[in-house]
Amino acid sequence: MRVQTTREQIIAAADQLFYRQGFEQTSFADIANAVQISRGNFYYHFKIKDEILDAVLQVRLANAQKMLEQWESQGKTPADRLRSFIHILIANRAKIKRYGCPVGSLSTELAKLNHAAQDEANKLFTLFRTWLRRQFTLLGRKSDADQLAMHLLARSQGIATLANAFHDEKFIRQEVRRLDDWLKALLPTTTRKTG
Amino acid sequence: MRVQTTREQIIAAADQLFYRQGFEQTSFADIANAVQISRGNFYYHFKIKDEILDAVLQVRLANAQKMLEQWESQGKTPADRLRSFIHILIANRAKIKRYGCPVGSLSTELAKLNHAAQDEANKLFTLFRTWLRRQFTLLGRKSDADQLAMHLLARSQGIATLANAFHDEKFIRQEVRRLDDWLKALLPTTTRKTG
DNA sequence: ACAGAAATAGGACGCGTGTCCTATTCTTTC
DNA sequence: GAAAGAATAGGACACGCGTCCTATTTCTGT
Repeated sequence: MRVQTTREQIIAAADQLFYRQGFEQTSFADIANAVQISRGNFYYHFKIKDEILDAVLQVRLANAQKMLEQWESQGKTPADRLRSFIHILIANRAKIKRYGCPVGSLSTELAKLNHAAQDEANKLFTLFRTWLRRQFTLLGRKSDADQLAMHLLARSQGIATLANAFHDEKFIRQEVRRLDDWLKALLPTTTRKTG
Repeated sequence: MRVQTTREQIIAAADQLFYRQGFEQTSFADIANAVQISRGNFYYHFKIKDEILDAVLQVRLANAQKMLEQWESQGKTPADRLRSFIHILIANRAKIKRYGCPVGSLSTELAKLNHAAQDEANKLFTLFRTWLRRQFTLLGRKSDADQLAMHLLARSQGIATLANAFHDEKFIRQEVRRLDDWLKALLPTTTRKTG
């Protein structure tokens, strides 16, 4: 069984804390305490705070990439894959209700801080955007694939923000149903017989 | 001509700074500096930071209320009024691109801080939600008026978040067009002749 | 004009922060 | 098993923060 290195533990703890408390609100002491190491040891691994943020972003990017690849290989049709995306809202509904969207809330925070890592954080959005665009293109929506991708991203963001504000999981289900319907209406109506 | 009191100046400056930098990231010194007063004077008006946050929230609530009442009296039909709501995205597009939605980004931040004023901040959402619900009810959508109100709120939030992340004003216009279409499709098709 | 209140200025304090440093312990390598 | 380097501990530092205090100036009512 693979043992996590201290560095990996730090990144994992920071990942969690950044999500739950935000980046600025999370101190070195918080992270060190979560991993049960001294601040001195922490400093050995990460000299400045931006380094740990960057490391967290790289991990998140890698994980998102992995997830997208999995959806890509598992979903038989682009519609199936788009449904995979839509339904992470359901899968993560409890966390979203409590902490919002990990991508969106960090992006919002870094924008307000005018932080140098803004662009890096937004690569997460771009990753999803590109992947969604490809799915819509495969659906035959060549001309407006990017618009549809952005639309779906925005819908997801809004759902997360409001579910968080109102502490309402039911709203997530409600809106996912709407997204499912929206996607269904978008699918090309095959004139060919299916039977 | 009405002269702003120091207290009002402080609140106005704090309002701006909270929007641009976030609440936590804005210090007493920042606000005092913006109004060109000493920290001691600031303290005379607001003892603790939560007080200034609360004052800003009250002002924002009052302003929002005023705006909604204006839309209510100016818009002839509920559809007109809903369009007024949708088109603030256009009117505020430059600020949204730079700083996101003032309601949503504060709500997101306070949620992460687990701040006591969370509920007060969310009253802004509720204000809009209630108003939108009434408009949809007047449109004849009695049973799903609240769902539609929440849906429209969420769409707006998502648009603001992504426009901010991607620094893209054009996306706002794109999505507003979609919202206009969505609203049009929602309107009851009158069987009565109009001519 | 003057007393009392309101408003303003500016410094003091304690705390938590990111950062940095040095000493000690553990692990690897020959 | 000793030397070398990696890893860990824990304290020191300067800074900015929210908060608080006291002195001074300005305003107000009679």
